[in-house]
Amino acid sequence: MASRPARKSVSFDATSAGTKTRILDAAEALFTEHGYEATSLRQLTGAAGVNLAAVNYHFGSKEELFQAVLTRRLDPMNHERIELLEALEREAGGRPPSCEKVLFAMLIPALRLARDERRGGKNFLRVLGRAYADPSPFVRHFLHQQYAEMIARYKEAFLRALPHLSRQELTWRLHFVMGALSYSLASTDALKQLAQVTQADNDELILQRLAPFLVAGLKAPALVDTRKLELVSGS
Amino acid sequence: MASRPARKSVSFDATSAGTKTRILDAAEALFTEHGYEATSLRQLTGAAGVNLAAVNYHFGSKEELFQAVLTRRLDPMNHERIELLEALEREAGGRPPSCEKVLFAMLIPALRLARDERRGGKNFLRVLGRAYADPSPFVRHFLHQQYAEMIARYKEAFLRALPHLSRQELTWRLHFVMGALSYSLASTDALKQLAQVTQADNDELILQRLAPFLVAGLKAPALVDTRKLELVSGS
DNA sequence: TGGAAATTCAAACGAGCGTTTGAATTTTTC
DNA sequence: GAAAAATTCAAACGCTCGTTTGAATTTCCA
Repeated sequence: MASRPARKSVSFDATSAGTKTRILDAAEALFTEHGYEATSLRQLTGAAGVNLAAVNYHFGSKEELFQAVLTRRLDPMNHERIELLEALEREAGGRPPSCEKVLFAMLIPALRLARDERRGGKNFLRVLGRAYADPSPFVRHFLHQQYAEMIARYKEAFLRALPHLSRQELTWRLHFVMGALSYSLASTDALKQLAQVTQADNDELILQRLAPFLVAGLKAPALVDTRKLELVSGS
Repeated sequence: MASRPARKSVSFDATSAGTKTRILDAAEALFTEHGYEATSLRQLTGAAGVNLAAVNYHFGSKEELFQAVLTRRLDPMNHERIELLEALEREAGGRPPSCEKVLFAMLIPALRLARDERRGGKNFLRVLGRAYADPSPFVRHFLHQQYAEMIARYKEAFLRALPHLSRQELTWRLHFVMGALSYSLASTDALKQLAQVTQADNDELILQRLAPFLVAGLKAPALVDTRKLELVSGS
């Protein structure tokens, strides 16, 4: 029996890369369809056409496979987001780029990912959207790690573009932005059905509809009067 | 051995209600913390202080328990939403109520639920937020059933309040609204960490911050120019 | 081309799962 | 207060899970 290759020194030669990629692709599809917990390694390896033990050999465990599924797409996407933002800031000289432009820089890499079927397309975004709501500590820690830098950079950019918002207020609004985005992209067919969305709408159209909604929300004045809430609730 | 009581004719006498309620409370808490799939009936009945077989005796199966957990809170909340909307429309006579008022009527029952610890409080809203993203067919079908009427009524109300939006456009915006709402309320520490939100923020504050964001988004003009997207992405 | 390393494979392991069983117990009902 | 119904209980069933094993096979490289 051979020892498992050391964690980070695995060379991507043809065979192992073939097997690893087939596993990653099958995992992406099945995690989308059934969720992480509900997908067994037996279905997964069956769908990938590889031996059951291949997952543990190549990835170590099911958890590490899940992280690998996320990393493969998230890492390039968030790097692209940061690069776009930097390009925007270079272009603008010392002036802060507009809220719209910053938001678009954030959305476009997600859109590109959704468009590119060779990079996983819509499947992956649904896995990601689901992962946001996952309570497992390892998922939460992993996502935090993956997103921390990107979010921090964008928060600074938005703060400059929206000087009327406090840092705390903006933190919340970014929270809402990520919520609407992930929910839209992750939404299952059932929810689209619930919303009576026609199948003709693709992800590109979703983002084109999402953008004006989010821009308007980001630019909105800071706080609503509490008494308005009470007025209605008192009926 | 006794037969299981008929599904709908179960009388809520003191003992069975006590056991059923303890199971529901424990399920609500554990589904929040670990998710549906990752919560075993053995932890659940252990936490509730009841026998393992009690879940199957009182609810039939784990799936039916999950539905019961959701129904206990969702049913009153969505009825309250519909009643608030009807009160609003009666008040306004033939005139359509404003977008703000309709949105508040939708948010307030959720806020009340979050406030009322005796009705489950924040725990339940997190279960719900997670359920939105659940891929299981039975969860999706159940939620569709629970929400269909409420969503349909609000869609008509928003259509009248926002005449510049097509039905399809509004469908999407309601989708975004539900996304931002459920995501905010369901968010586990991961995203709160991500957004560096202080723990002092409670759910009431979330909704007060969410409302102006959503109102602005709902009122926004319809579609962004596609070329704007291309302009930035071409960098 | 031959030996070492990497990979694949069938099989099994132990554990935990949701559910069922039938007897013991409690509660209800007359 | 006894018969009946409802509920609780400990135990077990059958199954699937993620993981491990060690031999068989393939790939790599000197």
